[in-house]
Amino acid sequence: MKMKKTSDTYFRIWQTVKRIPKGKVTTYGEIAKRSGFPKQARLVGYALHHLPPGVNIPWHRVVNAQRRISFPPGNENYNRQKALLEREGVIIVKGKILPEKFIGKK
DNA sequence: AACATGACAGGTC
DNA sequence: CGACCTGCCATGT
Repeated sequence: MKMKKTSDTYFRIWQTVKRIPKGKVTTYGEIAKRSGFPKQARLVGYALHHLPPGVNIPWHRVVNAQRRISFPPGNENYNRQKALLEREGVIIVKGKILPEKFIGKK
């Protein structure tokens, strides 16, 4: 079966996101890098925006380089992601993810 | 084919 | 800490 509808680029990104350990978060840049696309963080964001239905992908474990949720505070998606993260034991103080739960630089 | 857009990153001021 | 600018790529019109 050749279901190549979606680009391999997104597929790879999704696979990478899938293997983020529970209780940890990482950045778009890291996902991009680990997927084989250094410096293409935007693609990760775009790929997640185009998430395939019916597939369980921990999109909530992906945040921006500033350790912040990439959604306007108060936004519905923001609250959803925050809830999912806290549910996994991730602590968020003043909108920032604690460094210990954060995978990436710094 | 050209142009605008986007769940970003990194650097400068 | 915030506002701006540049780089990078896939998508949609």
